[in-house]
Order: sequence, then structure tokens, then C-alpha cells
Amino acid sequence: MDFLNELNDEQRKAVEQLNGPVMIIAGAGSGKTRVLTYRVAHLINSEIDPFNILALTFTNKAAREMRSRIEQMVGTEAKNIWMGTFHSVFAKILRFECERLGYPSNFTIYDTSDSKNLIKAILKEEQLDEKTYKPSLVLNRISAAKTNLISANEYLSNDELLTEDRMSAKPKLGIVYQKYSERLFRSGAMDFDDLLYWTNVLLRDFPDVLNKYQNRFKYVMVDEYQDTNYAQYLIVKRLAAKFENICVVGDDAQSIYAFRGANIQNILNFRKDYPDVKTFKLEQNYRSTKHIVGAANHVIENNRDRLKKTVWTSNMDGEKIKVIRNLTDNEEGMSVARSIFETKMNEQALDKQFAVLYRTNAQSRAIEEALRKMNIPYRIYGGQSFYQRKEIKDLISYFRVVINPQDEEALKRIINYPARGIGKTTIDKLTVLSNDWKQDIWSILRSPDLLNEQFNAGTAKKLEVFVNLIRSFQTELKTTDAYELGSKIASSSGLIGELYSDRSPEGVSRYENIQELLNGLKEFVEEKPGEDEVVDENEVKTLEKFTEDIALLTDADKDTDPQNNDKVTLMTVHASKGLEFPYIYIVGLEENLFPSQLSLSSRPDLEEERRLFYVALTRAEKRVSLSYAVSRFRWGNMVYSEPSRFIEEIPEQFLDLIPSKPAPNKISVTSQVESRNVPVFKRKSTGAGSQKMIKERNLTKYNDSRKPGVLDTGSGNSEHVSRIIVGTEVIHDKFGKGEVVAMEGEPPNVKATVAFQGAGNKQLLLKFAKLRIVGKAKQ
DNA sequence: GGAGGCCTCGGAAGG
DNA sequence: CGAGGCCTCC
Repeated sequence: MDFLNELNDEQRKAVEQLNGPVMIIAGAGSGKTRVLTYRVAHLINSEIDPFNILALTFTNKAAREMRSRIEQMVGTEAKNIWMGTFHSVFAKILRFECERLGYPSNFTIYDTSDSKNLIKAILKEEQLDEKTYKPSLVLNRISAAKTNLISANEYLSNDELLTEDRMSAKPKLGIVYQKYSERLFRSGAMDFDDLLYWTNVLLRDFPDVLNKYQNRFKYVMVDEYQDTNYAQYLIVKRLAAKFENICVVGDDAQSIYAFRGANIQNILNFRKDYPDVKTFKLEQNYRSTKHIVGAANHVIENNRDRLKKTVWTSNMDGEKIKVIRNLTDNEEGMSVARSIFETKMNEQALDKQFAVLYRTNAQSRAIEEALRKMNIPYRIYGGQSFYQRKEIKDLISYFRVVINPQDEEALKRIINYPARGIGKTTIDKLTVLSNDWKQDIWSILRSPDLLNEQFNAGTAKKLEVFVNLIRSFQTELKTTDAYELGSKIASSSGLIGELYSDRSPEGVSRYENIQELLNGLKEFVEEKPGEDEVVDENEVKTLEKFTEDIALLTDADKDTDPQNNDKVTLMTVHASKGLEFPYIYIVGLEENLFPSQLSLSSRPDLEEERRLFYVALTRAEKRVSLSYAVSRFRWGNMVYSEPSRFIEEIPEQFLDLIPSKPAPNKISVTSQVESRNVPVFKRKSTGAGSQKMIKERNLTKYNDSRKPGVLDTGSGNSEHVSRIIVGTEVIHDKFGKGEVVAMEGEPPNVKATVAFQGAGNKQLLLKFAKLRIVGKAKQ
């Protein structure tokens, strides 16, 4: 076969090993996707029926890309491969099988905000305090339980868990979990974790189902295996138990999702589950320069918990890694923007060849501002999703109720929106009745007798009108296409009218968003099936199918305008996994930011941060620039930081330390002083191979009892202090005005002798004396 | 029922 | 600082 020649030895061996357990450890940039797609193509060319292949990925995007690449190689047969995310593949299977679990096949998938709202409702009903039982924490705890296949009842009989909850002053957590599960079930709803949890129950408790899917999925492949959690691991293990044709691909060095339950041990222990596993290591990097690969390798060596591998490249040395020091976060933005601008000029680079990576979303602001100032187009990944916007959720909630009227979260959202006189009292009463009778709210609503018995005539009438509205849509669900019915719902519900009447800019934008969703429906309906695809001519593209589809979509899946994609990319390091760019800027490389403050107390957490940094470095093809700021605004406070330890972990031979440049048009005193007097970023060369760097020499920290790193911005701040030199005029709270006549000592213990006009000469430690600068030194 | 004041709190994020 | 949630007041 031709295409096997396009692979290196190890890649080819991995592709050709079709049977039995296979583990592929794929270093960054080693052609992992290529190996995966070729392997599937090779399976199909070896007469394996595509229907017998299951390929699991972590994102829809990865699945789509892989599918289209395989299609290019083997043709439309690729359509029949079971390929998708864990969640989408098993949601599909659950729709076939879930009646065995007591779920309706039109079950709703709750997103995180639905789950949180349900938890809040339960907390209220149980009279638990939302501050003690923070909904996000409660949800995380429930999620962790489900991920480990612990049901609510098992939770309540698990002494260890109950003790933990008592110790953390949340003794009722198990009860909340139990209520939460009941409500989901009663609403015919599953949350994201349920999709994996119930799949496991299905495969565990129904041998015929297990057998059916084991026979269907004779070949199983899992991408990003280092990021699988226990529930996912177990599904894969169960499915593959019969044939053991299981191939997992991953890189332990790029595991960055432990914080949400990924278990790096899954890949580290694969060998234990399958002793006759064939392991292949893809170690040749085709993406990056030698300097980048070298730097990344050295960094990751600081981690203890790793599989052994040596990533290397035959690419050229390339440029050294730039380190840019900045005084503030805004200056950092400007440095990055300026550098992008210069690179575009000097190297004829395109905007889309650049990416700026940061640890937290909040850092994007300063970068955005600077790029805007320099007229550099950019695009941000992340942030609020289209599907999370209120007006979009509202309309989709109508869809959800029409499809599955048991769906309580959606029902509560729309029963009185737009307003139809069904107030809080009525909804509360419905909830109480529903809880007392252990029935979903819709089953109460749909009984006119019950309504007349429980509510006054006016309220009962209003509820009936609402029920009839929903019913009128339901009669069309199977026969009318998604666009037609969706538009009808949007207008007949009064939602469009409500938004149209709001002429404020926000209102207009909401209205436009609804139009965009309706356009999406139209596209969905008009989407042509592939040429060879067998389609039932009478099959209607229903609203039900559309709603199922989008439940598992995120913003990253929305098509971006291909005409207009020449833009600089801004995103978090997490979001950058799997991507590559010629020029990468990693910003905010400061202690307490990257690595994050919250990671510093435990070794595993710090190692995950380091893997995150490793991921960031290895996104780059040609050049990496690292930058940090001496001070930045965080939560309204000026915070002073030291450069990240991760910079120090890169050997000097790979680094190009450049001082911060003053802005071209406005030369600030600060920058002048900094660049003239202060050795900005120096390394000690104490013998061979010492990588210690002299910490910020000019950085004087106030070390009081406040939170580490957070300083009072009031009377004195150390940016000012760092500018104090002999001759500076200063004011002291007690001694008044004076002039610095001498300085001695090394930061942070610089001692200044100040001649005060009223109080004479005083010796003061700069880090304690809150001196304010009133005049600069006359030179 | 909605506007506006007050309070709290802040990680990363796939499905 | 700024977003989001909650409460209050009209």
C-alpha cells in the first residue's frame, strides 16, 4: 500500500499492528493524527468492515477532522465508522437501549447550567445554605462519584465518603446527590456524566447488550488516552474484553485534565491490564525546531511521574526562545503586539500564523487592547458559548419541552417566559406537588381535573393555555421539519415578539442571535447527505434530531468564516492542545499565575502545570516567545510577581533574554531607569550547568501578613520603590519630605539614607518604609 | 415583574 | 476591578 511509505519506521509498525492490544505513546508533534487515520484506513483496506470500528476522541472537532481525512484516503466507506466523542457515541447507543434503564429514548441531556440550577432548587427544598453547599462544588462532588461509578445509594452507604462530607461540614451532600438523581430520572434527563455512568450500567448489568456491542466494535481505538477518566476507561475495557483489539494513543506528558477527573494512571498502567500489549513510541517530532524541542524536553524532565521517551527532531536549530520582561500587564500586551507587528513586516508572516497563549481567560484583556491599538485582527477562543446565551437557551428550552415535556429545567425556564401570568407561587406549588406525588410537573399540568382541584380558576386556565401551546407544537414534531417548526415556536411562543420590542443594542443583539439559531436550523434541514449515503426520502429532518445534535456541541464546533480567518489566535493553553502555529507567545509566565497559585501546594498539581507549560511550548513550529510582567492588575489589586520557575527550567543555551523596550513614542522614566541601571534578567553562572537565575534585582517586596504577592496599592508600591535612586525626592508619612542621599544593600533589603527637611538624616529599609516619590533625581 | 443597589468572589474546560 | 446573584423597592 502506497501510503505506508509516507510513514517512518515506528509509525508504520504502529499502523500495521492491527490485532491485539496496542499502545502508542506519541510525543508532541510526532504525527499522531497521521498514524491514527492511517491505521483506520489500513483496517478498512484489510477488509475490516467499517461498522466494526469504533474510534473515540475527546472533541467533536478531532472526530470530524479524522473522519474527513480518512474519507480522503478510503472514500465514503469512512462514513460507517463509529467515530466521535465518548459522549456522542454513547448518547447514541443510550437512545437505543435506555428503556431498559427506565429512561425514555427522547431523554434530554442537561448541560452544566441545568445541573447547577437543579442543585440550587434541591438545596432550597432541603433548606440547605448555598454558601456551605456551593452548587459548583456539589456538582463536582457528584460528578466525581458518577465518574467512579458510585450511585447515590452507594454513596449513602459509603462510610468513607460520608465521613469526608461530615468533616467538610457538608453532611447532607449524599442526600443532595440522591435527590439530584431522582429529579434527573423523573425529568427524563441525563447530565454529561450520566452518559458515561449509564453506559457502564448498561454494559455491566445487561449481558446481551454487552455482547451485542462487543461484537459490533471488534476494533476499538482511543485518542488522547491520557485524559480518560475511570468511567471511560471501564467502558473501553468492557467493550474490548472479547477481542482485545484495542489501540490507545496518548502522551502522558500532555495530560492536563486531571483536575476534572482524568486519570493519568490509565495510560501508565495499560500494560498491567494487557500484559501482551505491543507498545510503540513515536519520538520524532516533525513540528518544531531543535531549540524548541530541547527546551520542552528539559522542562518536562523535572516531572517525576512519566513514561520514558526521548522526543527528538531533525529540523533545524531555529531561533532561540525569546524571553520578554515587562513592567505591567498592559506593557506585556504592547510588547506582544509590537513583536507580532515586527514579525509580520520582517518575515512576511500572516496573522493566522500567530497564537498568544495564556493560563487564565482574564489575561486576554490586555492582549486584546494592545492588538486593537495596533490594528492587528485577532480571534478569541473560549468565553461564553453561543448556546449558553440566555435567549438561545430560552428558545432551545421550548424545543426541549416540546420533545420531552418531563424536562423540568427547561419547563421552569419557559413556563412564564414570555410572561403569561404564571408566577412564582404557582411554580413553587407545582414543584411541591411534583415532589409529594413523585411525578414530573408535566404529568400534573396535563390533567385539567388536577389543575382545577389545586389552583384557582384563573391560574388553572393560564396553565391550560400553556399546555395547549406546547401540545400544538408537539403534534407537528414528527412531521414538520426543524426549521419550520422551530420558527413557529419562536414566534407563537411570543419569544420573538418579546425580543423584537426591545430596541436597546443588547435587545437587538439578542434578536439577531435568535435569527442566527434559526439560520442554523435552516442549514440543518437543507444539509445534503453524502452521495453514497442511503437516505429514506420520506425522512424528515426534525427538531428532535437537531436538538440532540446541539446538546453535545460547543462553540469550538461552530464553523468559522473561512474567508476571514487570517487572524491572530488568543486562547488558554488548555484550548491549544492539539493545535500548532509557527509563532507562539506564552504570556503571564509568573509565579502564582503560571504555575497557578492553586497548584503550588502539591507535587501532582505542580507537575500538571508543568505538563501544561510543555503543551504550550510544543505548539510552536518556528518560534516561541515567553513573557512575564513584574506587576499586573488582578481583581482590582496591583500584584507583584517573580518570573515563573518554568523559565528557569529551560537551559540557558536555548534562551534569548531580551530586556523590555520602552514604548517608542512615550519614554517613561520607569523604563529609562530600568533599562539603564538595572541588569534586567541575569543568570548566575556558578560552575557547570547551574540554572539558577538571579531573581528580580530591582524588585522590592512588602512582606507583611497579607496574602502572598498581593500588595497594598495605597501609600507605597514597590514599582515606585524600585525607581528610588540617590537624589530621588520622597515623602515619608511621619518624617515628611526628604532627599535620598545614599543607598546600600541588595534587594529586597535595600537601605536608603534620606535627608529629611524637618527630621534630619534617617536610615530606612525601602521594603518597610512606605516612601512616596515626589521628584526624580537630578542627574 | 423589572430595574437597580449591594455583596461576593474570582482556575483551566471537554461533552 | 467586574460579573453575576440576590434582595429590595416601586
